[in-house]
Amino acid sequence: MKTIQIETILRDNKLKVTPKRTLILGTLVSSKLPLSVADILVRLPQNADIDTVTVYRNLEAFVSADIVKEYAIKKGMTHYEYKSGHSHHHLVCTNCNRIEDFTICAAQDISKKVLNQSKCFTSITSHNFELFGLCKICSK
Amino acid sequence: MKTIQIETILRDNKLKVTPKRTLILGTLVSSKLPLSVADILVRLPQNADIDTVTVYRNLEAFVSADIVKEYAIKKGMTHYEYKSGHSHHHLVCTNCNRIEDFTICAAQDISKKVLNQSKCFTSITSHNFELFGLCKICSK
DNA sequence: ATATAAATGCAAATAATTTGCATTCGTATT
DNA sequence: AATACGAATGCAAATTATTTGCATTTATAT
Repeated sequence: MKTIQIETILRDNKLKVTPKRTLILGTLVSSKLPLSVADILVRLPQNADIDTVTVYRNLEAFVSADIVKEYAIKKGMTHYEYKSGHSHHHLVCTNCNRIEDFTICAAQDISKKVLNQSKCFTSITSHNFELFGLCKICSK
Repeated sequence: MKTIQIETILRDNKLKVTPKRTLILGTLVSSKLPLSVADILVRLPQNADIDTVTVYRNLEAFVSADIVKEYAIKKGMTHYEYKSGHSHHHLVCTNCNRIEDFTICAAQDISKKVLNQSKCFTSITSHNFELFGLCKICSK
């Protein structure tokens, strides 16, 4: 995706446009998978010279602006994914952490039923759904 | 639950029976909610004198023995829950972290469909499913 | 009774993330 | 175009969760 398009996303979401912020969001937008902070640092252009703290603070800003979603896929490390139009879930290899997307989900129906039965909740606003298994390489 | 019953669980799962291990598992068994390590330490009898490391190492043993499940419910902290017979999922309040259990789940069906469509996975062995919303108290 | 492997505690090491503060930069407004 | 203000950034240090090393104690099979 072009830099200008990334800048448009930032402006549309009332986030100040800076070169580093643009690079960080660009990294997320062009990734098909959720990325950890370490992943992002590796994928940033080598001459970008962006501090780890800057990555954390920008991710926080993106999450607050609701353009990036946080996942606790792996114990002890948060992953971040750009919220593109099409919602999907993740199938994760328990051995190598490879991720494949899928779109089937029954959370809407289930949410309604659960809310009807619930004693102490008045609304359900979101859900997490992840499948775990073994990929072809790791199942050998 | 009685101490003797906890010890039976340990023996049945080929885990050495020690007083501290029994107390730690007992804390999990008697909790209706997933607990963090900090939660466990607080709930342990005040005279138990159990080191944090001991809690971590026992949780690791329980998870390996498949009698306790790990959750990444909250960013940056792992929660642990005793695997009792009835499987269930969690409805979590995004404001106060209150948890309510529910049992409806479509993961079996969905797993089959996803596996059929998958390009690079050969098996699906488990899933996570959590709903988030607001409880009565927090929605005011 | 005892040998052996596992459990425990303490201290220190890691790893992920956050905070404080000084400096720089983006942008709305002259 | 100049400028002022708040937001963005970097560096260092602090926090928090978790893990590791090693010496000592303990559970359990023989």
